[in-house]
Amino acid sequence: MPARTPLDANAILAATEDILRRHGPDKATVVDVARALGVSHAAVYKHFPSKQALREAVTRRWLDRNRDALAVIAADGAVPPARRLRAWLHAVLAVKQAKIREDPELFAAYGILAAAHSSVATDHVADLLGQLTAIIADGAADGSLRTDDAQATAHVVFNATAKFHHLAHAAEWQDPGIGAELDDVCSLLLEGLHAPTSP
Amino acid sequence: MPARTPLDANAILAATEDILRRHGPDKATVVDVARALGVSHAAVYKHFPSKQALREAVTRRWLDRNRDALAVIAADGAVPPARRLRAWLHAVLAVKQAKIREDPELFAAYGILAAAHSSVATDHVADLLGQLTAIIADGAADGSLRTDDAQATAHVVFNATAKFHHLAHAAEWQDPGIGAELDDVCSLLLEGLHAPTSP
DNA sequence: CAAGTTACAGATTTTGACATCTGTTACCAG
DNA sequence: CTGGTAACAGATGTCAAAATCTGTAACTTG
Repeated sequence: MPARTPLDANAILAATEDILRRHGPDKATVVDVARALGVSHAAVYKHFPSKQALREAVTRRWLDRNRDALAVIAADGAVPPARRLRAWLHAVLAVKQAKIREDPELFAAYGILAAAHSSVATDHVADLLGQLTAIIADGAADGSLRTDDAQATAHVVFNATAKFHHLAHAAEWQDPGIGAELDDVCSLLLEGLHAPTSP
Repeated sequence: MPARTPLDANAILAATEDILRRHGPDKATVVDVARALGVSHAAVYKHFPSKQALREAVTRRWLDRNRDALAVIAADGAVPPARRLRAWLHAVLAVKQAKIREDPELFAAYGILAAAHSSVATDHVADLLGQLTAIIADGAADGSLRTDDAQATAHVVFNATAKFHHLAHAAEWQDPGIGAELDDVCSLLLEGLHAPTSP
C-alpha cells in the first residue's frame, strides 16, 4: 500500500528538518523521519544513500537560505565597498546570531558537520569567502581599497574576523558588546586597506 | 599516623600535575592524587576546598611558566614595537602549539577551565592583553604605532588575532600554513596602525 | 521497473545495577 | 589546635545486557 503522497526527496528533507528541530541532531534518527512520513525507514534510503547524506542535504538547504540574503548585501553597488565590507561583516554576524536564537538544533547540526569536515561546511565558507572577495575586488576596481590580490586579502580579512563568524566563537556572540568589537576590528582593517574609516 | 612529609600545598600540586598528565583531566580524581601521596583523600581537602580549586591551582601554575617567557619578548626594548608586536603574536602561537604537543592532558584541563569561565582563564587572557598593551604603548610613545588608547587598541588587535591564540581554534594550529596566515594578518593590522610593514 | 515493503546483521544507544568519587562530618594523635 | 583518619550520603561514572538504529538485501505490488 503506497503512501498517499509519492514521497519525493523534498518531502523527506522537510520532515527531516522538522525532526531535527524537534529532537536535536543527536537524537534525530532516520526511523523517526520515516515514522513522521508514514513509511518504513528503508523507503528513505531509496532517496538518500546514508543518514549523513540526509543531514548534509538538510543543512545545505538551510544554509543556502541565508547565503542569498548576504549575497544581496555583498553585491549592492549602491554602497561604497569600504562601507559594504563593514555592513556585510555585521550582517554575517547578525545572520548567525539569528540562526542560533531561532534554530539552535539546526545550528548544532551544522556544527557537527563542520567538526566532521563535511563539504557542507567547507562549501559554506567558500561561499562567504567568495562574497567577501567580490566586495574587495569592487573596492580595488574603484580605488577605494588597496590590494594586490582580492582573494588573498579576503582571506586575511576573514581570518582577522574569525571571532565574528567562526562557529567556535558562537558562545561569545551572546555578549552585548560583540557588535562594537566587530566595528572596531573593521575600522582597523579598513585603515590597513587605506580606506576612509569614518565615511 | 602522620605522613613522613607533612604534605604541603606544593606537594599536592606536583602530585596533581603528575596524575593529570598520566590520566588526563577526565579521569584524574582526587582519590588518585591522595593515593599517590600516601594519604587519604580527605587530607587533600584540608588544603584545597574542592577538586575544582585544585585543578585551577595546577593550571594556573602551569600557565604562569609560559607567561614569563612571553613577557620577556613583550618588554624587549631592543626590538622596535612594530616588529615586537609581530614577534610576540608569533611567540604566543608557538607557545600554545608547544603546549598542545608536549602536554596535551594539561592543555585539555585548561580547556575545561576556560569553558567553565574559570578565573584562571580570564586572568590568563588579562595577562596576555597586558603584555600586548605594553607593546602598543611603547609604539605609541616612540611614534611608530598610532593609537589614542593603547589598551583599546590592544583589545582590537587581540580580537583580530583570535584565530591564532583562542583555544577554540587549537585544532587549526596544526595546519602548516598557520604561521603564514598570522603573518598576513599582522601585516594588515600594522598597516592599519600606520607602521612600516616590511621592516 | 518504480516505489515501496519486511527481514536481518552489525553498530550504536539506552538502561539499570553497581562501583567509585566528591565533599562533609565526627573523630583521633601529638 | 594542627594535621591527619575513617565513615558516610549523594552525585557521578562504569559496564554489560537489552533495545534501537543503520544500512543492505530479498521480496511485493501496480
